[in-house]
Amino acid sequence: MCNNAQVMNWDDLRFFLALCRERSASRAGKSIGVNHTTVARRISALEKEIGTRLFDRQPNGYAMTQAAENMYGHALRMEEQAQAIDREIFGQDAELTGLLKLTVAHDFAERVIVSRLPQFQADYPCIDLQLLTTTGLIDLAAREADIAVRLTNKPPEYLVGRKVLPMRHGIYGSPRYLRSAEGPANVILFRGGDVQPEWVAEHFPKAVTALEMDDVSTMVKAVRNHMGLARLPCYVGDSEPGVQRLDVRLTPSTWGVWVLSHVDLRSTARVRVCREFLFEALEQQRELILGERSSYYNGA
Amino acid sequence: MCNNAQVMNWDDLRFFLALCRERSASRAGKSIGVNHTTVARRISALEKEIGTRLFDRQPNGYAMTQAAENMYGHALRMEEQAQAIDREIFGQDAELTGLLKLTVAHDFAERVIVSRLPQFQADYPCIDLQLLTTTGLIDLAAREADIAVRLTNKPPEYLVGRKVLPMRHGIYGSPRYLRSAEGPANVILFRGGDVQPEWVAEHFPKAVTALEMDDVSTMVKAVRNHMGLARLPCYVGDSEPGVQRLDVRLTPSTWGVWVLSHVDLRSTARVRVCREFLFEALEQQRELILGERSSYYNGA
DNA sequence: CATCACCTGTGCATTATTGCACATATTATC
DNA sequence: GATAATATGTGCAATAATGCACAGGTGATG
Repeated sequence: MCNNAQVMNWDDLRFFLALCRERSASRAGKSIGVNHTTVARRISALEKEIGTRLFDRQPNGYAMTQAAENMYGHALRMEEQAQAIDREIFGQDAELTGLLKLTVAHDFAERVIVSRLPQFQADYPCIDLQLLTTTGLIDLAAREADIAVRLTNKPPEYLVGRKVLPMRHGIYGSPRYLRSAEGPANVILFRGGDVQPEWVAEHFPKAVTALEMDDVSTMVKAVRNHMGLARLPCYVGDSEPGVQRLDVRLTPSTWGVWVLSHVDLRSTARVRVCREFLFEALEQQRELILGERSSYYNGA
Repeated sequence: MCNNAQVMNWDDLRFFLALCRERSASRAGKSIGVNHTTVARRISALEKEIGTRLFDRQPNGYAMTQAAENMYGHALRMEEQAQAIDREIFGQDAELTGLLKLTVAHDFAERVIVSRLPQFQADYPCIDLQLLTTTGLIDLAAREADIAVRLTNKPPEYLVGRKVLPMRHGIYGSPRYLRSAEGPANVILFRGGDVQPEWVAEHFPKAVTALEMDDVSTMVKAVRNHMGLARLPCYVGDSEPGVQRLDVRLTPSTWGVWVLSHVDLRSTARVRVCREFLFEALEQQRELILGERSSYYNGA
């Protein structure tokens, strides 16, 4: 059978998707790792081939036409299949060589994980480990990363893994702040909390909010700079010089430290050894994570 | 967000599919319209990029590996989406220009349709009509053809269209055979019928099977060459010189002449005008198709 | 208003891809 | 056994695709 049906270049659809998402040839090019002029040319070629304009060119980017809108869902489903193929291939890989991508929240990476990586490298010299600590979303289905260390109370259902350790928090302040404090306490809160957090209501009912922040690494810096008290993960507070913990009881967090990967990659040798390595590394940091070696403020 | 996930060239998957189907680079190349060396190179490139062998090379072709088997379904689903995009684009085309592919069984094309096409060309000079009369399967979902004239009793559910006329059959023989016939009749049957057809049982119970064939065009040639009687569509028997019809009653066929196209193409201007043209062309040939101008054998 | 950051698009040199001609091997046919 | 048909694969020239440098435009900021 001879199939002479008209065919477009399927790879142009990859460019099409990137442009739909980014709405600019420049950003799309960065997204998929090509020059922006290549994006523009591939889209023009696609438009010419199918005889339909897909984007309106504007000074600040590209706007999808209705034809592009109609195509988008189909292209997206092609991508899903391409990603499934990727995972299929990678998932059967029994080699302890090649690229492996690990994503960890940056503050956890800095304080808990990075010090363990030289050991992983020594154990598996042929694995090219890439550590991704961006604060943005990482898509494991798209294999932007192969393993994630996540601090969460509920991991996504499409990932498999386990909770290695629970997270523990403490109230931390600088010794100088704690010595000089009089009157209502200054508290440093996580941004987005409209209501007063439980720990404030229970232990510091008269507190004044000094600062709201959205990142624990910057919060601990503010604590260290005598701005007030903050509820922090123990791995943060106990690894920061110039900060001490208060001996107050807190309701334990439901959050935990999870090691996760995509179910399709469970047979990949690299993923397996890295996962096991992480289990052990986290266990070795158990006391830090659980706050069992906190330095408590004792009034001096 | 920067997406640095590993990417393969999606278009290579088109080559992959062709090779899975054809099992030879030569045939796959013909199938998708490229040189066989291009197929081989693209597959080698894909294998290199994903680090997995997909095919075993053999003297008479390529054999899929397990990895290729695992990929096949995903690639097939990508193709379905690409085809849907194709129909999406084509389906919105309001122009009376460009390519239009019409598929008709070859004997019906020769006897009923071809004589009408000059008129279509005069009416729509900018439409590039391609007539496909291959006896193989034509996939309208893949836009191997845009319109089909089909002789059937039950068209596929994914196509839309209408039955323009019923099919009518007659019993035909050559005048010479009919004049000289003595004793049991020789009958020429359609291949595959284990049991005696109804028309034979009813009108020629003592008949001898002279020949079994699988194509009405060759059957009518055998009839013309005095080999016996055959039940033929009227448009075949009545358009063949040297053949006459017997005046015997037959159970009317449930088959009909259908004009069909894919539902996605209902808005395409070219498809619409061609469909309407076919309705009219078939109506103009009504007497031929319904056997209303048969030349009956009268004993002379 | 000037500057900067970001955008799209053009031209050119470099790199990658493709078709063609050819070689070799295998199988089927006479 | 000779021939024809079909297969995979290599080398080379022609063609296509790509990145880079540059140009011009727009909007935000100081």
